[in-house]
Amino acid sequence: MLNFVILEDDLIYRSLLEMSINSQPEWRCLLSSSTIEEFKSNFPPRARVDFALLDIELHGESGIDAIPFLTVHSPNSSIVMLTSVDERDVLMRALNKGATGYLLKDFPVSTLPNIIQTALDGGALISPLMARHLIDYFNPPKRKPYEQDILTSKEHQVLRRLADGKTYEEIAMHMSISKDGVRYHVRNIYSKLNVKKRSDAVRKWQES
Amino acid sequence: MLNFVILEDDLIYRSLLEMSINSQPEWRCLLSSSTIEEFKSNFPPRARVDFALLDIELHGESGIDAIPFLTVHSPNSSIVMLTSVDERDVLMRALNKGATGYLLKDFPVSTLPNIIQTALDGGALISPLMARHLIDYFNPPKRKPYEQDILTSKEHQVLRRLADGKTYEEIAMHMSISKDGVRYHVRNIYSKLNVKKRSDAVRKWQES
DNA sequence: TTACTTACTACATTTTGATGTAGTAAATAG
DNA sequence: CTATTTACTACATCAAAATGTAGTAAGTAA
Repeated sequence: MLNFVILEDDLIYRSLLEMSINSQPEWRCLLSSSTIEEFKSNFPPRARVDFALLDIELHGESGIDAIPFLTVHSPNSSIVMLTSVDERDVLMRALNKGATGYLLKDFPVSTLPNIIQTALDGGALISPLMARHLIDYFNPPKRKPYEQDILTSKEHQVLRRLADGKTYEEIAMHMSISKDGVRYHVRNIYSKLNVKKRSDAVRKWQES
Repeated sequence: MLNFVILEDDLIYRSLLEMSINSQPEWRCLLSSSTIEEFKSNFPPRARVDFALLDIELHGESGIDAIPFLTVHSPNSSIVMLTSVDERDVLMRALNKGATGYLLKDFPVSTLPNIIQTALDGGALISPLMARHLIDYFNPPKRKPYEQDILTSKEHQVLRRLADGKTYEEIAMHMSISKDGVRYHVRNIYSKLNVKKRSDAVRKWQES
């Protein structure tokens, strides 16, 4: 017997999932909820949950935030994000929180049982597109001439400290230049990266 | 037209691969070798290679050592390890050298074209068992129980948008509350997380 | 009922961040 | 040698963030 729980706010998609699971002889769905609140309060107390299917794009919240609860209340279940979000950051955040699978909703729901079988055979539940993000992570950075070498050494120093959340004054002290010198570099960094604020610059830098 | 090159010392398996590739209308195998030496010297000089299929267990050498040659002579080709080695270290070493795929020889060779199609669609060529190694790499070794539940649901919503670099006003609009309402939440978040600014809060959250 | 907490709104102040303009010494290019 | 570019300093302005204090309506607890 395999036990499933579902967190998904699209009621139509949710019932498709339920139907697909319940169509299998030894599988059943113990719980399906639309919000994290509901999910937590209705979670079957001492049940052995094998698979948790969590949507990421809930209304106003993210299924990723349900992972800690699951790892506490059902430490041995497979936590599978089931989403249409194709963003490396989101994938990474989910994995770092403890997700053990990440499926894009680009497959016919009727094939879910076959996909789940992969996990039962010891494999990971991950869409090829997402697996590519993981591989990219390990691949040596390819020389992107522009954007990699576009910033000067000092601009890099500043950007690194910006990413670290330092104030201009702190950066100025560390670099032994004036606060206006830092401003000067920040301006150049922003214009080179085509952004308008710190957070965007940091993101661009982290992505490169 | 898709061009393939093969490095594989098992002659039977190699011819199976060739047959499978050549069975496709627009695919062809430009080269297949048994040793790295042979592979390098017979490599088609200025051909566009789409896929390189490299065996790892060559006698006396490893297909991984052919990767640097490929990244120089054919920078845009997909480098797919095709092996029976199920070891995380070997997988990691291949990826760090630039491999873009890692397939265990546990599938019928006749399905190779279908698998390759995955890459053409933007996905990674990786066996589920290997993908699990990657996910294990990112999964936290252990979970700190509850730390998540310190913050309320709305505080989470705010924090996620803070992490996203949104301004208070943008957050307020999205959440249909006033700018001061956002301030209120931000204050509570900072005090709960024991931080004094956005960047620190974001970091704490990402680490949890 | 009363007291207390929760989830805000409202306003004020200070600090930090973003952007513009101007000026300067030193190095470099023509 | 002169002109320009580079790497800043200096000042000014406005927006956004951080922090403090006060007040309120709705719900809860005693």
